[in-house]
Amino acid sequence: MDQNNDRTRTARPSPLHQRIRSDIEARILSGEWSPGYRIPFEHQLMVEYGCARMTVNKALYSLAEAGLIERRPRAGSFVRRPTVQSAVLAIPDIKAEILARNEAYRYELLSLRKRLASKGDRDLLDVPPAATILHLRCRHFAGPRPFALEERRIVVDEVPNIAEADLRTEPPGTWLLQHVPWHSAEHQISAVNADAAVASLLGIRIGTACLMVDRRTWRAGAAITAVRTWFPGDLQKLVTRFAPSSAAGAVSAAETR
Amino acid sequence: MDQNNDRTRTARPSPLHQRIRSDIEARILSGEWSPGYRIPFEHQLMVEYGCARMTVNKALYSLAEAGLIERRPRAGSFVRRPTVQSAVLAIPDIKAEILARNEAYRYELLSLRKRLASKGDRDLLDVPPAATILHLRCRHFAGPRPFALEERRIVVDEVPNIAEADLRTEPPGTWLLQHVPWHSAEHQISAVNADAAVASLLGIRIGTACLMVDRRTWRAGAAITAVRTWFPGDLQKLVTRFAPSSAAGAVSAAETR
DNA sequence: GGAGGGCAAAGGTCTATACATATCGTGCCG
DNA sequence: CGGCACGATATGTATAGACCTTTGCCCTCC
Repeated sequence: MDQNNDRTRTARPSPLHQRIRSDIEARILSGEWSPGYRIPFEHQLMVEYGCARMTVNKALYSLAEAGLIERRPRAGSFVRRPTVQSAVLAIPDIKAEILARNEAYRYELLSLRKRLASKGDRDLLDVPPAATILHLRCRHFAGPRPFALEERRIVVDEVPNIAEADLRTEPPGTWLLQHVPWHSAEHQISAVNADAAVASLLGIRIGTACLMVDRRTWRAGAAITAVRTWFPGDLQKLVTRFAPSSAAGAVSAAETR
Repeated sequence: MDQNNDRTRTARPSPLHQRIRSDIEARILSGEWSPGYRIPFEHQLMVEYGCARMTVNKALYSLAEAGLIERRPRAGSFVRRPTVQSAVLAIPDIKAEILARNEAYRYELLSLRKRLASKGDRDLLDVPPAATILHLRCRHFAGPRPFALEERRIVVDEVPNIAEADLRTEPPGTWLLQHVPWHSAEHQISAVNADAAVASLLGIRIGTACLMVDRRTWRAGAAITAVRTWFPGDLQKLVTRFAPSSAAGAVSAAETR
């Protein structure tokens, strides 16, 4: 019909399946098609856009993956009701983050011990008693100010070549991110008052609110590392933007301890 | 070849493109194929699985969307290096969340005003001076204890039928979630010390660390509502699990104020 | 009037094919 | 010897058709 259908001519006509997808998405997001609305059948859309069913299918499949619609054989595709406010949260490597802000980064190792897994380690990381744990604490500075305090346990058996890392000069998170390729993680974010030790190390007053992030990381089912990080509350904000187009269905939950 | 290829016989043979996808994903996650590795060409996989290229393409397209691989014409598909620790965070409706934990939920409206947008409102919500704002504060109780304190602005012009909601008995978040179908949002999570007002309303001591969540919500580019919620630090934890299979590429960032 | 069977419409998956597009090497030409 | 043009190759997108499963709903039978 229009020139967008003529792929040989226009500059970058943006894939048809993507155009279909965003057309429908726009109508859902604007509220024109509200939850429960049955969107046109694949066959109807295929006629409307003058394309093959596979193309329409790709668009709808993608919308279903994003959680905007629900597809039911024989019945059709329906606009879903949003359930929870979900958001994709990025918790980047601290070193990279500070450098990205054009601030001077400095790293300081406070303590480092290698030992057999304690009871606490086993509960936290689900490792056998014979596992070797590298336990360390360190600080990250942005310019002159302490930016974060970190306490970390690393399961040496899962990451044997950690021995090659010089943890006196290189942050363990950065090293792990670069040398342990892919993993799944669990985060817990909470607010705590700084106790004497934390306050002194972060250069803040006792009782100052801190953002505390606990992260556990697994690869192929085996725990690699557990880390607890404290940020002075006024220094760090976790920011996140969410649009249904980009994020997938959430598999998470909020809990109280 | 095997019975999985014979779709007419087996119980639920799981789509072929999905099997291909998880085969490859497993090899990436296990580290067998580490970052930079060039995975087999579509043509090779198509021979290996004895299927059409479109089927392989669907699997690889999906892996690329999830951010596990990067595809380059002529060059091939490569395992990506993970960049940031991203996580899908769910921030559910407070009422639903408390009820889901089998605790008694109670809602209390503290104040409610309707007025023209102030300078602060305009900066926050990007609305014209003539916009009408509903400004309210309320508390959420889990059992006998205050669970959260909420301060909210609603752009009445965008949600005219908010007038139908009885905000003296119904939490505005719950109402909005049910009546304003789809939207995008921005979250900021930080830790603050409770000031006198917050502490008194949450029944905690002044200075107690609180998790503060700021959320702004848009629909079709127009701001709907902005809300700031305080949780006593020991009552609320944001928990999130992340596996590369489920989450999409993050579009977020961490910032300092 | 209710229960069950069967039909057909809709999505789910896959094939075989086609052409577009991006880019890496190679080889030609200045 | 260096730079540029071109072709080979891998991905990107789309088509038209096929067959399957699922399931809403009608129609029949009890």
